Amino acid sequence: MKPSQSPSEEETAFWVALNLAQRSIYRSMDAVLKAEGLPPLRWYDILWALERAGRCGVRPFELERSLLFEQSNLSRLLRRLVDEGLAKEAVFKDDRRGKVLKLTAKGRRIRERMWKIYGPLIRAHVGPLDDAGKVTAALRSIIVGNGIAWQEN
Amino acid sequence: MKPSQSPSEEETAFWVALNLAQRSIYRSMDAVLKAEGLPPLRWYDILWALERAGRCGVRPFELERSLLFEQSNLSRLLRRLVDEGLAKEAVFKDDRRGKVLKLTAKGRRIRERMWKIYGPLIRAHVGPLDDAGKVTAALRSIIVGNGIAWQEN
DNA sequence: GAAAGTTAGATGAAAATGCATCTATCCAGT
DNA sequence: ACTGGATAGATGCATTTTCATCTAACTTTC
Repeated sequence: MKPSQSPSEEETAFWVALNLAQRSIYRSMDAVLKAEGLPPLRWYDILWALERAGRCGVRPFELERSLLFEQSNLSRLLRRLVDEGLAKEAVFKDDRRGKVLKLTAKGRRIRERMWKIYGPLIRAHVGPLDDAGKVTAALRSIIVGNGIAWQEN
Repeated sequence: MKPSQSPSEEETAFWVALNLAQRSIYRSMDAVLKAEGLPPLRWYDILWALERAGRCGVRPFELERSLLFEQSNLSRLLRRLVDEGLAKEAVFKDDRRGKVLKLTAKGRRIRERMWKIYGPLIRAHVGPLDDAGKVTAALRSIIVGNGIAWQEN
């Protein structure tokens, strides 16, 4: 374990910027969705993951890891999704502790409606980037370095 | 108002990465601070802002804007800081609705102790960036575009 | 200078989040 | 097959965050 070192001005500035940018964009997006009567942004991540998984479905613990949910938080969130008919769950045959979640038709419709709003918001907030590719690569290296799965697609 | 457009793959990837990176780093830093018996990361932002402001102090609504706090949340947070003796507050003479906050000696000590942990964590998580400057510039453009004040220093 | 509108900040109630713990299963070593 | 440990997920409880609203002070307009 090498000795702890202080960050450079540049590194600190980056970290501060990362936080401010994320927070401000996230909040304003979430506000727009709410104003449209749609579910909060965090639901979108789940719905989209379910949609990509298709008919095989997804295990909660996978979502927990790839989307960085708190386990207890995710557990309740998933129940709400099921209660509202956006997802359905089934016992996972190979491991009876677990379950599998799949998107319902309603869930798909809601996700699409969300994307109609969410997509353009991403473009609006992030679009002005001159070199998104390079920046993303930098962020991705952080993410991978933290052991988070990265969807190349 | 020009028509809403969908984001490119690249823009979306950037936004996803921004979220994951921020969340994962933030959580792990916060966990370390807690393990050391220190206040949560969000307090640091306030303490540091107070320290930079020096003896003139800071108005809560300024913190609200520059650090992106929810007003009601900040209000309670500040009371806790005062209760724990990390900050002291005074009525703001020129506008008797408002108040001014200043750091106490204890507050300064705590901030320093936090920085001993926090600084190296920034370095550890962010340090590996090859080109932090470029990335920061990109993020800063977003932040400024969202109307948030940016501390050049 | 009175009325109408704004802004700073506080606060009750609701919602979200996090923490600790629990149960049920699964897996590994013996 | 049995025991000890790990893992998936749920849930009670505490804390944090948000939402809506309130009060008091300031500002603007007429």
